[in-house]
Amino acid sequence: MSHSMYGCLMAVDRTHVLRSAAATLSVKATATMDEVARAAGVGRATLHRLFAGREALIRALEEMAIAELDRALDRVRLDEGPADEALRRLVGQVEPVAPLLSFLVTENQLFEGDAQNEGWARLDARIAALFRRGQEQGVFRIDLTPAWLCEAFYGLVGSGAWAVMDGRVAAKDYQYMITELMLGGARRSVEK
Amino acid sequence: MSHSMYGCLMAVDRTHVLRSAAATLSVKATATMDEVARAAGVGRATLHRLFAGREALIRALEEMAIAELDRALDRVRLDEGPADEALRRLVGQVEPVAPLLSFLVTENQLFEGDAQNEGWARLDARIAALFRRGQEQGVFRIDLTPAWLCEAFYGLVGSGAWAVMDGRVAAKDYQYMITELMLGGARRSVEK
DNA sequence: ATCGAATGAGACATCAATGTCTCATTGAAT
DNA sequence: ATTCAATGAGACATTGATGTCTCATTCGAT
Repeated sequence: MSHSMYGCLMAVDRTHVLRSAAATLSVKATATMDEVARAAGVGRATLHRLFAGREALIRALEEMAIAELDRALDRVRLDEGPADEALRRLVGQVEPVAPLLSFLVTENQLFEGDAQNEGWARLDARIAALFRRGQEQGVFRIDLTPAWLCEAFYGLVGSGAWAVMDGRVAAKDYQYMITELMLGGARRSVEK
Repeated sequence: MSHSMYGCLMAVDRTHVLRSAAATLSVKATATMDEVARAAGVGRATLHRLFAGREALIRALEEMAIAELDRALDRVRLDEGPADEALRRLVGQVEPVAPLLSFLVTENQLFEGDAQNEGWARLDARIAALFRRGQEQGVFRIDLTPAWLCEAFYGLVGSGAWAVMDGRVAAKDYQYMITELMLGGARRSVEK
């Protein structure tokens, strides 16, 4: 008698479905449960077996995004080296999650008073801490608050993801475009 | 016999309802037609008399936003003076429309192939032209494409609007935060 | 004060998506 | 080959929003 973790057959990989759902909903935020299921190559019934409902699916996506983002922040080692270089690394590591992140951000500003807020708050704090560190080290300007820089970071990451999807920006330029604008701004440096 | 423009009584001002709807939907993009009506102080029936349906309402909001944005761009006189100063003026003039703009942008990335696209394209072109002019005048860097700068502009305007609504940024700092980040970036200028 | 048009409230049908259920089929383990 | 759990397809009820309609009421014009 074989005993897998739960059942005997684990033909459909919950993680795979999750990732597929992330891709689908990132492109079309209002995609139907049916569309999500088809895109993942499973039936509606199975999708509902894996996730109690749309609500639960989005919660799971949040959980995944938060976890991946946390891991990305770990890899980046935000507290090592000059803050501007850390920001460069951050943008690079965040890129794969950017579309999903963008979806969840616009999704969450509806939920307003939601749960799982702790996770987002922690991520915000970690990123804001990077900007604060940069300010304390004299690398970043002090007239732009860490909270605003954090918010702007999300905005640019989202805009960048959309620009790449729309084909207005080449994928290979993603990291450069965002970090250069965020760090140096649009103005030519000479006359500053 | 008195003859107003259309009927005799124009008790409810279509424009007023439109503005109210803009405010309501900017805060909660999924607000019901009923919620929109209540918020505007009119009945559902009246709302449906003014706008054929939700679709038509959003089209009208688009039209209004495009018109207001066009007027804002006219006031700013994008082609006068240094490009960076023009951008400053632009951000200031765009602020009142920012929340609505943010709503419509996220709304439109669902419609994908929609009509009324001409209007948005024209606005994009006008704003991108500002950045191109700045590059040609040597005021803006040339390694960031006008298309990306335009996209980033939308992103920051939206992020700024949300940050103000959430109370993370003071309303009076809106213009400063956006223009400073967009023009100068987060890095301190000395060591550039 | 009277008239008439526009409004607001609500009833109603419609529609789309959701969530639940059943059941035949598949495919892996034995 | 047999077994059995999981899957996929589809039927079904439910829900929520939309759009249409009616009708009593209100408010401005006369």
